[in-house]
Amino acid sequence: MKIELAKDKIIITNPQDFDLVQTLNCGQIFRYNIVGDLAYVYSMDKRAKITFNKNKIEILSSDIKFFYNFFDLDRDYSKIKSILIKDEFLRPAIEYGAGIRILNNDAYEMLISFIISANNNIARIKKSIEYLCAHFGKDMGEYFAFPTLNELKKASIADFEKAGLGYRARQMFETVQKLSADGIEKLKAMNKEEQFKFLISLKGIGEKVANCIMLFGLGVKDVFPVDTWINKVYNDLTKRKENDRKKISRELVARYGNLSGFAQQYVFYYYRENKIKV
DNA sequence: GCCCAGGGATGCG
DNA sequence: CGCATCCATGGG
Repeated sequence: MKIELAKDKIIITNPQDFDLVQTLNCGQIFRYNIVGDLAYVYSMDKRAKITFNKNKIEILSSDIKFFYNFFDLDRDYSKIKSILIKDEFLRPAIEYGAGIRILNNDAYEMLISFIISANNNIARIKKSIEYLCAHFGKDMGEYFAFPTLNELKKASIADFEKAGLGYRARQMFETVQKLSADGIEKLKAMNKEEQFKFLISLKGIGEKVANCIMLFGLGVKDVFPVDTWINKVYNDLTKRKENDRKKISRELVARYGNLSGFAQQYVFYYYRENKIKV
């Protein structure tokens, strides 16, 4: 895999550690679209236009440095996979999703997005987020930006209900009103334990959602979000009937350490994509 | 028409 | 702490 960074584009040739479709479809991002060999990817008010095929990925953006970091291009995924693949439970998942990368997305956007994700399905999560962008985000001409915190503070509970948030509308309203831009900046500077405590103190954020925000928005890799899929797979593979997700998460972090977040994405993508009931 | 979704809040012991 | 119950809504 070769990465060339120019002023307004990134060219990646022989991308054996980067499959764009896998990276976008593995459930870590809700704002993107793929049409044939062309994709658009969004983060806050930024957009990248990406053309791709088996041998080459070309990323275009007016903020190319942002997307270089966004796609985690400084990290050696071959090394990560070579370590994790020794684990028999992970091998098939890694072989299947070998091109997954963990994105470095915006912390605030992840916070809002994953509140919506709770007990919800991905298709509807995307719709709700699109609604919020279209109604409260800045019109960028060809697309709408993710609403800033101050923009989202103008939304009422009824607005969030119209966005399809259901019973999460009330939680979202309360959290948005409570949050401040300064609070988000402080969150970024906290250590792992402080971040977790702060996040779960907010309405609509429990252990799993907090872990997702930390993994996808705060660069914390030693977390293992346990959702219904991971819970199912865990029980199938270990032949147990454990439904204490907190306990499962603790056990998996102890097992995979700083590679937990990567392991989690490979497993989630593989089993969800194939709807495997082992 | 039914089951489920990248769970969380609340109340109870 | 652990556990049970409730929760809006629409995707498949």
